[in-house]
Amino acid sequence: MQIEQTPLVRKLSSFTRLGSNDMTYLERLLSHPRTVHGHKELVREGTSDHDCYILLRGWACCYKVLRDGRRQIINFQVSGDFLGLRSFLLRSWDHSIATVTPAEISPVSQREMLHIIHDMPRLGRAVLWTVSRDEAIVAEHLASIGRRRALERTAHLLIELEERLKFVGLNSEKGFECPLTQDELGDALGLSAIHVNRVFRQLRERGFVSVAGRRIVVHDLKRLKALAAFDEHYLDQVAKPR
Amino acid sequence: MQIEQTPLVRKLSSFTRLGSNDMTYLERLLSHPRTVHGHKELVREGTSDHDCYILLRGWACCYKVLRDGRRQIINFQVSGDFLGLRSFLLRSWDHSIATVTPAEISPVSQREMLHIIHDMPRLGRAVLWTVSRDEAIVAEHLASIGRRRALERTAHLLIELEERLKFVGLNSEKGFECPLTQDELGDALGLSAIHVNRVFRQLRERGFVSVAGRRIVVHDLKRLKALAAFDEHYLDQVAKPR
DNA sequence: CGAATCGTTGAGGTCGCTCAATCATAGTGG
DNA sequence: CCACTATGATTGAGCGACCTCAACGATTCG
Repeated sequence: MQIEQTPLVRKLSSFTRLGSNDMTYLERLLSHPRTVHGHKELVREGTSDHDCYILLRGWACCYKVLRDGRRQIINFQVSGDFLGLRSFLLRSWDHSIATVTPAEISPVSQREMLHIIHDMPRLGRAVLWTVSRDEAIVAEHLASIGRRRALERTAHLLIELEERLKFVGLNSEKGFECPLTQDELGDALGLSAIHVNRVFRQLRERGFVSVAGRRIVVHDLKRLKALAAFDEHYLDQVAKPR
Repeated sequence: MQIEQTPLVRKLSSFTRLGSNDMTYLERLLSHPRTVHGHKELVREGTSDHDCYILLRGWACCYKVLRDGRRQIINFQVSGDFLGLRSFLLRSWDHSIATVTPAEISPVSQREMLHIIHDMPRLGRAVLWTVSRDEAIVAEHLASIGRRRALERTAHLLIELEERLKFVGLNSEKGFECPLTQDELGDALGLSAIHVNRVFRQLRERGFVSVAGRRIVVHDLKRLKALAAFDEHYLDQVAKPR
């Protein structure tokens, strides 16, 4: 794939026009990706190695596990997203990271990351922007879990994923490939998997979505957005770089 | 107050030893604080001016308001914390910010912030560290709201606030001054104010804390931490700079 | 003293949980 | 090819955590 067409560069370019030196740098950075299986833990909370990753292909998630085993997924990552960037300066990981599907990842050391931020103005700023954006997404999840009920909350997450995938060119007309199990959705939504199932039934019966294997088909995005009171501005994804 | 004794510098110095140029810079940056009333909105979600602030004294919070008026507080800020740093590169604010108590704040423009990050290695890195730390706190809140029940969740927040205040030298033995109403606590915890009240009653009746006006007295921090399964490592606050 | 704000308590309802069972699908080894 | 197993989806029954509504008490402040 041309570097310009990769999800990461599409995303970063929406924020700022990258220079050719940025492109060259990224091309090198992404040139030797590692392939990993699905459901492989990449980072364990509490450890203190300090690489982060760029996810080139596949899905991942970051999460916390409470002492009694309850799990909360903080966020999902898709192609073009960073893994672990949020806490790359902490002395030890505050969360774990795992793949959801088989994936390709490129490690980025803390040193490299600091180099990018300090010495590559455009790319560095774009990277910091993605940090801000990821944070905005987490904050929205917090609002969702704290203040929305299961139905709107679930709808909200589905729309978010659809929009994020669209942003990097990975959804098709009306819906997207979603590899998440109801268990994983539950852990992200603060619900039991069983209740996720019931919510999905409602969304199905009321004609909002249908599910065919891994594929989630959204029948009427506008109506679904109304149901979830979805306001996309937190994703900060607009067509053109400023 | 000597600049070395300000909460901000105490906090940053725990991460890295700041140079005298950093100190001078901060001294200038903090030299003309603005005084604002309590419950004053500083930033409204959706707007796009781009200053952030350093909170010198008082409490603040950042929050989101859903269309129907439900509110979710994302995090509280105390002396030495940044306001709005998390999303200073987004095109429009993804959340609102307001004071909780009367406060002193020093504005920091986006330009200044980028200058610090790009051109002042130690201070810049320390600032990025606080971003990571703030994010870790938000992630912990997410886990709390998603996966802990009201009692442990409330206890967890109280301990967090106590620890954060201790970190910047603002708590006294056994407890801290807490200006939050039960309404505000509810909005932070994803609970109704009424339920916060009932939870506090339980914490009182079971001998964990007592409340005297604005003051929250923690009787047995160790027992309270056990109740909340509190693991402080997410706060990344240790005594010495590395 | 009246108004406003905040805290407290009760009654009753509901959203989402747990437990348990069943079904569907895919992979695996004999 | 076919039991066998593992994983995930689905559904029902019953329960409990937390909510809403309503009322009242305490404190502060103009």
